[in-house]
Amino acid sequence: MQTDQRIVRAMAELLRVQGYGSTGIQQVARAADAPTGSIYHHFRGGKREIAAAALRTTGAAYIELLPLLLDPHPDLPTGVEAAFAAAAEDMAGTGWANMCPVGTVAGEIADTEPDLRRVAAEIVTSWVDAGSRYLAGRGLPETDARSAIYALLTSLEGGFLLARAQRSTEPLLAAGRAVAAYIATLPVAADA
Amino acid sequence: MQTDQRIVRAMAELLRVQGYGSTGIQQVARAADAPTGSIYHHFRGGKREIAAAALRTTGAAYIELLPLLLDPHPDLPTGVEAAFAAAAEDMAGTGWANMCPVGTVAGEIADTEPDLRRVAAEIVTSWVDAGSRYLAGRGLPETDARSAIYALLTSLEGGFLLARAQRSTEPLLAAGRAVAAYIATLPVAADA
DNA sequence: GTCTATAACCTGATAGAC
DNA sequence: GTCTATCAGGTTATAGAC
Repeated sequence: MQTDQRIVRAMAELLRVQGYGSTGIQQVARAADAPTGSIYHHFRGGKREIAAAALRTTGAAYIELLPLLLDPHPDLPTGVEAAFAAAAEDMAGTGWANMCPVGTVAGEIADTEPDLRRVAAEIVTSWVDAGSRYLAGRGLPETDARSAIYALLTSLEGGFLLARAQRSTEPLLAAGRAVAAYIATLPVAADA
Repeated sequence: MQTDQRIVRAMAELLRVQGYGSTGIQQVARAADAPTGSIYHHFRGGKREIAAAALRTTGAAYIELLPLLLDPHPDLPTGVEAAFAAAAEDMAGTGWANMCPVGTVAGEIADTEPDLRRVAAEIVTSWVDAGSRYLAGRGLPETDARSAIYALLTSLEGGFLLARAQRSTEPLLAAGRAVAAYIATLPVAADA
């Protein structure tokens, strides 16, 4: 793999686990098997620019999971519940590492790193847009689709947070049941 | 106010805004109007111990808000929706500062600071216990009450996260509607 | 383009005078 | 108990040899 790709990947992994403030450039360099100076050759913007690239690539990758996880299920509620259960299994199986660097980082830098906050906002907006398009395609009215994807995303990020703190699958499983039940109350969705 | 209380309060405020890794002891000292050395006189455990104390005090304060916010409303669903709307208003009015240091910190230290992770887990567990007791007192069956408080907490923490990233009330408002609709599907809850 | 060495500064923590 | 001065090691970022 190319050096700059290794750097971005290492940063994404470290952001996921320990956030932005606690992640050092030298730590990224070690994890990417690159010397310190080489990092600034590839990313003149330094730490911030690497973090922005890491968030963007993982953000783009994650939204593609939504159709992959929900398409196999005949109706949305059971699909959502299964997706949350799969996320819970993944977390338990990987030592409760967070699934999403955007979630780990967003809260911590929202007031102190305006550029990164804007990147996080773009990613979330892209998730909402793509997600509500998908849900509308499965039969939800447009405004309901938008509410539903927000409900799904907030529950998922909050579920990651509590599951990680408690080292338990229960928060994610309960959140999945709740989102599924909510979507089931929306028109047409019950068998969409 | 006593010096040690000022230190804990300053730490809580900084944790809320920028998380654990980015918060320095000297920064806490400045915010608390205390010299660096004085901090280690009051808290021999240093940064970790102060952060633990800050999380515990704010965690205890937050769970007391639940009855205050929900008691005035005749049924749970409208109460929940109003509480999320109030949280959204608060965030918008305070420049999108996070409402909850536990949320900002939990994700970032879960793998790197075992002691603090355990503190966060205790706090979440106390929230779940007190919250499900309250919801059971409002008429929900016990297992439903536990699911419902998890749904509420995950949606709230995730809502804070997305609202902060997007600087928008929409994530919290949508999350509130979803949790309210979910609780309305539970037995007895519709008019509890 | 890759890598070493280092600048300038900040970190958590401590020792010890007041 | 309060505060100053400082330690050893970390930080981001850069300059310049290879």
